[in-house]
Amino acid sequence: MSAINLVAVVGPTGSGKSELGLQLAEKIIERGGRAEIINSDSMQFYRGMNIGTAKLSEDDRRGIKHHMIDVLDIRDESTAAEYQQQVRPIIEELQSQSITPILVGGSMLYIAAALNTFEFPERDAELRQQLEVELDTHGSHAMHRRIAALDPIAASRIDPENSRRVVRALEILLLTGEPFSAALPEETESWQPVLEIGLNSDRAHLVDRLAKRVEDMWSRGLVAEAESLIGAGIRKGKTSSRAIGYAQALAQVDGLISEQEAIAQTTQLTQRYARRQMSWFRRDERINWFDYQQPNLMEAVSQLVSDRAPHLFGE
RNA sequence: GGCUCUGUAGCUCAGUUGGUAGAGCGAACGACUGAAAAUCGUUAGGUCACCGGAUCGAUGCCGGUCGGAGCCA
Repeated sequence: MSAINLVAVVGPTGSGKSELGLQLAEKIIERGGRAEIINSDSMQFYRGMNIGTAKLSEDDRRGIKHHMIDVLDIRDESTAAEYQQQVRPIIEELQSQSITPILVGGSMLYIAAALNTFEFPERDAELRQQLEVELDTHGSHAMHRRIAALDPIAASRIDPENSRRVVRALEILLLTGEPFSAALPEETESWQPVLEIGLNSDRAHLVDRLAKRVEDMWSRGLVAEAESLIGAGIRKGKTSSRAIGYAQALAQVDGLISEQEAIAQTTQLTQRYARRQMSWFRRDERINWFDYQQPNLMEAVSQLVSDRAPHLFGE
């Protein structure tokens, strides 16, 4: 087995991934190595979205270089497939310079796209458009029957109600002429050996922490930030417009909901998001889990690195 | 003080012409391969405010108690 030269820090939102990533990078540097951070948070790609995405400011990065932050205009669409195309060259470039890349973020599919060996089947805007129309006129169940005729296995794995997945599966079937199910490997394979570090704690504690975090975002001016992004087109951004917190802040600006309601809704969505993140990450057996509350967290993580990838510490 | 309305799942509410109840949201869990901070699925929650009466049988009918809302005084 080849040596691990790639680290990823994952976990639900608000679990302290950014800070741990920094500490880990600092530790590697302290031991005479080099390390840089690569963002895997789909909303931190956007320039101008800072408070609501808990993006580290330049100062907060403590001199550690961060990649894939502020790389998109707020109107740009972001996709996991594009991310995969962009991140891998960065990872390989850093590795070629003996710099350890540390992926930090909680966007599940983006991390999977970077870390796992799968390729996204192609896509076609025109066909997609047609399928969206078909969805409106005939509904997802009829489309699901089309999938069943072409690829029974894929059909059995996709819920007929899940129109998002139905449309995409049909798009792939029509475009590639191959079963969608064939593209899905039985087991996830690592693209490269990777040391995955997961951060989480007991649910009740995280719930509490996230509620405070949302309050904090409001007191630090999320509403003003969101309002300032209107001119830049945040309402039109396919991806950015659905960022948790921003949609609610804008509704508050528009007078549709009160500040109290905006905060309550954002908190709820954040909690739900954290839950979905965990249900995704729990499946990844590579992840080494740590409780973010444990007092000697960095020591424990360092121990893991020493055990599994000692060369990163010059050991 | 009088009159009217009202009390059903954590929340907002349906409902049963009397045979012990549902939805949406929330919650827990799960799925997930080009919008993933998306999309979808499963499950668990109720002495139907409390006490009494009539009835084979009450959440539903009758009486009372307590709580809430409105109107009048």
